[in-house]
Amino acid sequence: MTKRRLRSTEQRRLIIDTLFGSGEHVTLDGLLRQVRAVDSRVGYATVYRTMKLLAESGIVQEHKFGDGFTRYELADEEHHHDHLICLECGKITEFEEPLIEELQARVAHRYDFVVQQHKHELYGVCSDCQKPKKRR
Amino acid sequence: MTKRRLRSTEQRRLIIDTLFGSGEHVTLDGLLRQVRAVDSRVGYATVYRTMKLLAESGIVQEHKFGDGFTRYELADEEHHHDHLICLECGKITEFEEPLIEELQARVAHRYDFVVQQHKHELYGVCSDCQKPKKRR
DNA sequence: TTACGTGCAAATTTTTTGCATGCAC
DNA sequence: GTGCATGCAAAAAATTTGCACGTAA
Repeated sequence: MTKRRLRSTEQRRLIIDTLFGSGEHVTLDGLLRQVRAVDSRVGYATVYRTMKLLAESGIVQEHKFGDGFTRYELADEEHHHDHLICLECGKITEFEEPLIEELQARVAHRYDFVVQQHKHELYGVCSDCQKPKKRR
Repeated sequence: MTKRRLRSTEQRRLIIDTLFGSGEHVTLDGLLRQVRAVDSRVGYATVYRTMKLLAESGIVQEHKFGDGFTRYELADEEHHHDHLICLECGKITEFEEPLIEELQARVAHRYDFVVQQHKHELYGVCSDCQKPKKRR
């Protein structure tokens, strides 16, 4: 049960700052690219390990939307949101629906299940990609 | 636009039969193991490609529950269900909740989004894993 | 016979890890 | 000074693919 002490390092600060500034739902590669724009000597593994730590701490959320990349976004304790993922253009839209959360809680209770986190994702075609028949 | 014709082969029949008989949410490895119990000469790639085809045809659903393996289950047009995933023992429980589907449809409509499929997963601790403090 | 399907192994792709060195505390 | 953090490159792990041979139709 050794308590590991985490250190504040230049890289970690940079990574976190970048995460705040970056668009949401960044991939590791995307994040690394942005981080390297500031300090080109940061390694992939550092970003990888930092995100892992942050995910474990609950500061960021990991998402696997099925395109083969793990994506990260800052967790928001206040407003939990879920996602609409456009299969055409890849755009990710967030939505909040308290009633769904409520029903979800009831489902969990029905199964005597303690929910720690959840994922609710709708995959389909966003409004932008519906009108134009030609695209891509 | 060449239409590719699919063939019924011994391997495919075996794989599909096995899928029907197997517990739900099998991994490729698990499926392959079961298939090989019947015919040990079936290759990984065959199962892989067959599942891919079936997924594209909408006959099976692919799931990535985050344990690093893609899992498959037969799609059920009638009753769409979602999942409770126990982070302790890995057990996967299914649930149906029409009201959530209904609300979900409203959310999609609100964003003018055409849903093709969705994923609603609750991660946490199942009833079996709650009582006993000692486990694993 | 004519493609499509199969098996094997190699190639890709993404995620993880070992280790020598660097740096925070 | 001590031990966590970093970078690099190598290792793992899972998924895809190329190719020669097999086989359904």
